[in-house]
This record gives sequence, C-alpha cells and structure tokens, in this order.
Amino acid sequence: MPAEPSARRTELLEAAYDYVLANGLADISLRPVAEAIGSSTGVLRFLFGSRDGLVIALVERARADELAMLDRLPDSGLLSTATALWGWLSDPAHRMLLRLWTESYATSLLAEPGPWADFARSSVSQWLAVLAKAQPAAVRRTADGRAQCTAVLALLRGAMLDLLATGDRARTTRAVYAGLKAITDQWSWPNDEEFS
Amino acid sequence: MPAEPSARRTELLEAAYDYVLANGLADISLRPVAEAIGSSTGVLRFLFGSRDGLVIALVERARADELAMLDRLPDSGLLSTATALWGWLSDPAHRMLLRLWTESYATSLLAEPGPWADFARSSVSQWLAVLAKAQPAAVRRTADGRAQCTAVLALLRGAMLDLLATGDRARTTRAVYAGLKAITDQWSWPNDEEFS
DNA sequence: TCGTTACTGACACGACTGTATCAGTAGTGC
DNA sequence: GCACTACTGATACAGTCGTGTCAGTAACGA
Repeated sequence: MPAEPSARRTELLEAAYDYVLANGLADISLRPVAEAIGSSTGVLRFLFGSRDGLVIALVERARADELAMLDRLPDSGLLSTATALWGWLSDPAHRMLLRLWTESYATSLLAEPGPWADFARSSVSQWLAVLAKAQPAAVRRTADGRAQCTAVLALLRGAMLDLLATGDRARTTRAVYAGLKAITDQWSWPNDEEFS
Repeated sequence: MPAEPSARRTELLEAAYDYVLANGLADISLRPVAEAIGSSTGVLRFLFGSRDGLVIALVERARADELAMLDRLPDSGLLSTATALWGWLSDPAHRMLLRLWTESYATSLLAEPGPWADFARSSVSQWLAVLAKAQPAAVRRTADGRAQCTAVLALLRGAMLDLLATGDRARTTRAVYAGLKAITDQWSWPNDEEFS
C-alpha cells in the first residue's frame, strides 16, 4: 500500500538504526537522533511523519534482520534448527540487536497500543512456527508437540537473556547444547495427562 | 548504614510500588506518581532525594519480593526446586511483578551506570546460586553442573517470557515440566569436551 | 521557463521534565 | 513556651520534548 520508501528515507533509517542499536529505542528523542545522524527534526518528521512513525520504522527494521535470519535456516530437524538458531543468537555481532529485541519485547508487554503493540506475542508465535516446521508432521499438531517447541524456544530465549547479561558464551552454549539434546532426545510424551 | 527508613517513606514507597507495577518503571516521572499516590513532588524529593533515588528504592522493593520467594524455597533436589520456581513464576498474581522484572532486566542491559547497574547480571548469578544449592555437591562445582543450572534457569526464564506475552499457562507449564524432566533426568555429562 | 516534487532547516509554541527554594504545620521532648 | 524534627505543598526555573509552520533549495519533466 505505501509506496516504496524513498532512497533518502532508507538511508536515514539505516543511520538511525545504528543509533538505536547503540543507544536503545525506548526513550529516544528526535533531536539527539537527528544530530547523531546529521539531520534535523524537521527532516525526520517529513520522512517518518512523527516520532512514533520513526519508532515503528525502526522496530520493523530490527524485525527485518530477525526475519532474514529465520528465512536462511536450513530445512532440517528440530535439534539442528535450534542449534542453528543458537549459533545466531550467541554471535557477538548480534548482541546489540538482541539487546534491542529484549527492550522491545519488555516494552510491548506493558503498552498495548502504540508502536509496540503485539511485538512480543507475534515474535513468540513466529519462532514457534519455525520450530514446529522442523518437527515431524505427526507431532506438530499435538499439544505435546507444541510444548516441545515451547521448551526449545524457552531454552534459547532464556540462554540469550543470560548471555546478554553475563557475556559468558561458553557456559550458556554448553547449557543450550546439552539442554537441547535432552529436550529433543528424551522428551517424555505424556498421553495427554493434565497439566495445570 | 542508612538509618532505617521512616514509616512515611515506606508507606509512600508501597503506594509508588503499586503504581509502577501497573504503569512501568522505565519512564515514570515524579508528578504523575505523586498525584497517583496522593502526594507531591516536593515530598517525594524530600523522602527519596531525587528521581533516581525513588527509582532505586523501587527496584530494591521489587527485588525484595523476589528474594523473599527465593528464601521460601524448600531444600530439595534440582527438579523440585525448579518446579517450585515455576509455580511462582507462572502464578497470575505475580505477572505484573515479572513484567516489571523483565523491564528492569532489559533496561539494565543497556545502561551500565544509574539505578539499573548490574541488575541483570546479579539476578542471573543469584538464581544460579539457588539452583546450584539444589544440586548434588559433587556436581555443583563442575563446569557441566553450572551448565545444567544454566539450562534450567534459561528454560524457566524463557518460559516466563512466553507466558508474559501469550498468557498461555497450559502450554508453557507443560513445556516447563517436560523440559525440566528431560534436563534433570537425561542430562548428558560430557567428559569436558570442547564447547565453543 | 515554469511547475512540481523531494527535501532541508530554522523558529516558535505549549506541555512536560527534574530540581531548587521556602514558608508553613503537626508532633515531640524539654 | 520553645526548639527541634519530620513532613507538606506551593511556586519558580531552566531545560527538553513532540509538533506546527514556513520559507527556501535542488532536481527534473514538460
């Protein structure tokens, strides 16, 4: 629907993206951003409409990096898919992006309206869908299959949180590898017992 | 060192705590808080010194809830300790507290100085210590024992993130139960192989 | 040459921020 | 009665915020 963004817009968006990767997205304001990228608030408002318009564009820009990675995943089993995901999550080159992701996730948990709406929820379902695709078809649609994907995702996300805080890649990677192995190998498939 | 806080201070702190549980902590400002709790900015500044002083007091207040829970944990094995932790994490009564925790965690990943300094890192090590205490002593000090605690913590934290976003307690609980079982039962103890 | 489009930057406005100052009050101990 | 402490609330200040306005420029097609 919206015409493709102008070259100047994408250029300034990339510059602003670098800025928020380093400085956070939650409490950015137009004037510091404009100064950092060599522009002005008038230009930002002209290209993005408003502060919220800029924030939305930046969130979408960040998500584009995430989606590009998900698309590059090999078509293989759950274990190797999850391992590939951890390779991406634990890459130091992505640390600032994942910090930004965490910030956006936390923000979206509070503010239902606004640029963040549904960020957390849709991110969860997107990753779960990727993991489910790596499962055997017979399992994919069962409640326990969904739970297994949920456990894998939780392990990855939790380890990412740990890594972001401690920087301890060796410990978190060891935990993810052995944890993934345990979850994918030894998953206990209850016959639909009751879980609270 | 600081004299114990006055009765009025703790009274207003509790009121402000209720406010930030509902409204978030990152971008609170004195005037709205003061109005919400029936006070004034002058009083808040008198009792807490500054805005940062209030934020620090609120972060400590939130952490007090967390520490109180950790202290109430039964002295049992890793699996039952982790299960008890999940019981607390998944309790709807704690949802706002955990949302606030997530927000503080994300904030502390960016701003090294300020009220948030070390919040994330110390929270990780605190929970890891609790889990390690539930391990057999022989395992506790090995790299792989630490990795197992890390995996358990990651599973719990990740599932909490999922639950906060989706509200799907059945799926996340099922994932945590089976995931914990897999990690504690079937943990593969490599003989110090190399992990990246 | 003219009009159109994309973009730029300067300025002003009202709202909001944290902080400072300070007179005033209720309670307590002497 | 007097001093002292804890607390209250009003007011003011300088700074930053998002937004609105608007003249100006460079590129380009007709």
